[in-house]
Amino acid sequence: MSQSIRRAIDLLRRSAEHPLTLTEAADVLGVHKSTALRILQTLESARFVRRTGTGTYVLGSGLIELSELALGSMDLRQLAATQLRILQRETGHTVHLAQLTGDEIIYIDKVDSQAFDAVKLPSRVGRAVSLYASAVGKTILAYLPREERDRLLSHVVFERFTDTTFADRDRLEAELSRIREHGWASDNGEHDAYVMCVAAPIRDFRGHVVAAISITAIEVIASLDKLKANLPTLLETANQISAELGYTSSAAVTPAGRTTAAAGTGG
Amino acid sequence: MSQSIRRAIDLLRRSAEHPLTLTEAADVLGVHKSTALRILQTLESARFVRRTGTGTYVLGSGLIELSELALGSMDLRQLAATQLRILQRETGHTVHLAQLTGDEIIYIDKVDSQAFDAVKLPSRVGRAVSLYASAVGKTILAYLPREERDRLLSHVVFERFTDTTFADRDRLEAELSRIREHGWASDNGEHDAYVMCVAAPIRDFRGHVVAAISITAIEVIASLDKLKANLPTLLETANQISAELGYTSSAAVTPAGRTTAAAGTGG
DNA sequence: CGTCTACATTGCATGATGCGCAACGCGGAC
DNA sequence: GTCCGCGTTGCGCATCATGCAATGTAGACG
Repeated sequence: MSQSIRRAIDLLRRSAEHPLTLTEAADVLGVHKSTALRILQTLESARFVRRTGTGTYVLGSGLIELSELALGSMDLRQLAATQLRILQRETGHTVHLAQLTGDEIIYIDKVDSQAFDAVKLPSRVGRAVSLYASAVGKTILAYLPREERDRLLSHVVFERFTDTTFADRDRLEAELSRIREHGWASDNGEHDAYVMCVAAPIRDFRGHVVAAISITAIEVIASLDKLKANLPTLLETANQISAELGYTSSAAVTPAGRTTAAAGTGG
Repeated sequence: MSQSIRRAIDLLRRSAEHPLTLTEAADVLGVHKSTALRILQTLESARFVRRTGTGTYVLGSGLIELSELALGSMDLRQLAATQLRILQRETGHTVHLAQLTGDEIIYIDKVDSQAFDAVKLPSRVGRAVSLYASAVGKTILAYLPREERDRLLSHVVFERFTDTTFADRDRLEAELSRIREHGWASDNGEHDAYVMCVAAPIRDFRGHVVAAISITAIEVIASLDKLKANLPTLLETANQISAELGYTSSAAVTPAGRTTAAAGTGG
């Protein structure tokens, strides 16, 4: 593990939070100022950080560009963008799109509500979602093959964030089978007591659930019951996005009956 | 300039373009595989890259999260977000917001048109805009103080991208004064022959132009004249955003007459 | 107006750190 | 079953990043 790279990353993290002076940067790393300077100069040459007029360092456009490139290559995001925005307009609430990538589920898009609650939501594009204490997380978990779910949850230490958190594996599994019965999930303030969600799964052409969309509001704006009133719209949107991914409803019920793709893994 | 950090950045750039295998990574840097491995492992531990199922490396969520954090802290983006989306809906074309940050002008937001041309546009959030061959770039340049403009253009080597490019300083200055007269700028395929834009300036509370918005289309969708038909809407949106930044029209015409802020730099 | 302090920057000698090498492990192809 | 390409590990060496001390710079204060 390269020391200087790790230090560079630390500085990026810090400078994302607030502008860093050189002395601060050196203190944060516990190194000499000249060392911090050299790291920052290297980052600056790649436009990963930028010097402000006052001499402090902030995140630069090079990093932002890189990130947009990565997000842009996520097909699902492109494909769902319009639908998400329509859903936001129709429901009036904040809309999220979360995707399973590797060992984690991350938000890959977010359409803010015009209401004042938008800023209060802790979600952010690129951030990992709690697997077991969020509507999108539970939705994706619910439809994953058992072994895959085991793999994702193996590293997880359950934590009871609020009264309603499903904070152990058994209770979570019960919730997940309930989700499979209904075809949607809710989040009754399970991570943050005042944040309510309902979510629905997105399926790819094989019928596998690869993502989920949700609508979210803080409780003072809309109770969970009020959000549930939007379920038909939410489910319809999810189905439309699934359809664009090549999903046909027949694929789910009778996976063996697919015309193309031999496969058979599902058997 | 730290060698390993520079190498790490190179790998990030490459992995943003397409998934990297370890051997590729080593070849790209011209180093031994073990060296490349160590760098990638360090990046992976910060979730800047992620290993796919096939063992290749792609950009990770850690980087995306950082970038969103930086973008989120840009007040202007927050403030203008709603207006931009309304403008997109009303005009039907792709809308950009570009801001002067440091020595460059970068796109800080983009609202894609629903039309099929969206994907063909080369613009991307975080990317630097050509100063002299784009409507937003020229708009901001036009209203910058002379010395500031000199500073920005001092590093620039003019290049004639297309027939219509203003490819030397004199012709550019003439164009800029035309922009100041009209109060808006156009881009008649000056960077990419088939891309048309019109742009308008955004002013802060002091009356300084700090950003610009534009509407864009490829020529087969809308000619430059058709875009110009949207100028009233564009200018109105720009003014509304300026107003949210605290700009009052009196500030521009009689900068000395401001009630607050002693200043006097303009005198 | 001069001094002081706090901060950024440069050059250089030192050794910790990142490096290439070679050996090993592994899985897929033929 | 053997071969080949790829990823991984351990290790000794030299390089490259480091800390130090000196210098430069700008604002604060008397």
